[in-house]
Amino acid sequence: MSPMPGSRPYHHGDLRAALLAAAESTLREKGAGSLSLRELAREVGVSHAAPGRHFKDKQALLNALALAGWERLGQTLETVDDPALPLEPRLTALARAYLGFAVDNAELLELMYARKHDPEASERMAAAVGGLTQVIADAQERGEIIPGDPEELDLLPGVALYGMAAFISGGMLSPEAATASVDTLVHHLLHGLRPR
Amino acid sequence: MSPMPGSRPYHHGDLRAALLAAAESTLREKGAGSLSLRELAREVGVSHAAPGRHFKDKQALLNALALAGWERLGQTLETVDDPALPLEPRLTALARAYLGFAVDNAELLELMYARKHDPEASERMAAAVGGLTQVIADAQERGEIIPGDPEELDLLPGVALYGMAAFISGGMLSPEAATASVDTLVHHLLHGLRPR
DNA sequence: ACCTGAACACCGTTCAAGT
DNA sequence: ACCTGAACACCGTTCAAGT
Repeated sequence: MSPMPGSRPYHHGDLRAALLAAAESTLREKGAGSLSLRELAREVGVSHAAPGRHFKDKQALLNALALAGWERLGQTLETVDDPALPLEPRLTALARAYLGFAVDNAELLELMYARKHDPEASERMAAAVGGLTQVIADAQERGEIIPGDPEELDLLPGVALYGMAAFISGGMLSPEAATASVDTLVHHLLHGLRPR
Repeated sequence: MSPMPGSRPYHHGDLRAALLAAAESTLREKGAGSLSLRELAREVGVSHAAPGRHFKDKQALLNALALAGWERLGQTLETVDDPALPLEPRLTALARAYLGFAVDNAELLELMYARKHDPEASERMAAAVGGLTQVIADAQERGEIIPGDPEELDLLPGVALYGMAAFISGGMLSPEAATASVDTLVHHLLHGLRPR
């Protein structure tokens, strides 16, 4: 299906995928700010109007990128999660995986969170966050977590992990400092900052 | 040194301030995405090149906006902080004030965090965050917080508050839900999610 | 000193026309 | 079906010229 090397076929073949791949590498190298449809088209070797055939507009391409990101993150977390583990090691493993993703895909993660108004992306986001919800629910059932409204209990881990990922994306926290602090953070989350 | 208001009787008297004011209201009404220097100039009734006299480029205007935001937030937190209070009420009051700011200035706060690479804004940010550091340090001295590296102890409250503000800006958390949950969040922060 | 108007090099998006 | 090229309405930034 791929054309002869050096030839420039009129039809690209898989322009959509090529655009997404180019977009993700630009995102990683130069940040979301310097993502332009026209430049993407140039990189891929196609006219500036061609992307319009596959993405309604720039937003749609961004949404597709975010969607794929949520899918990848969700799968990663699912793979890592071990429901048989006690609460603290289970949550620590998930937190490590999440922050690992944040370190490796800082710009993408930022974009993923920014696409929260896209219904499809929101769904994947909810699914990823839902994993956390499940961990809390399981732990509560086992008496490893205080009783109370699950939504209220999910909030702290949710915002803490989100915040930490954002600190990484934003350069307020180095990847090294982040990975060095995850375990302690999870511990504080569960045990509190007050003396017991 | 910025010029005294009124000392320059031309058009708006102080184009710089007028541009910043227009920018902040556009930010509030239409979001950061639709902030254009040319439109700002139009709103203020000046040529599209005029803003260039007061801001080196668009980034500089954004930085100035963020800087003012950090200043306002810092002052608010300083006003609210009462070092005489025990840890939990003290931290709760600060958290409420911070989230109140996040609710009232969602787009601005997003921009404030995005400007973290501007040295001046970073300084104001550090100052605002430093308030939190002080609270933890004071509490540790009084034995209200477990011993340990202050940086490690600051991290959880820092990322949690940041994350919550981001949830508000991003619409993942309604202002009502946020204000209803602050106190509980702070409580969980201090007491942990595990049964004691 | 402060501002304008024109100019330049970009954008995203649309659409008739080509393949 | 897929892509091109031209066109349109925007940008940010610069700079000679005006007042």
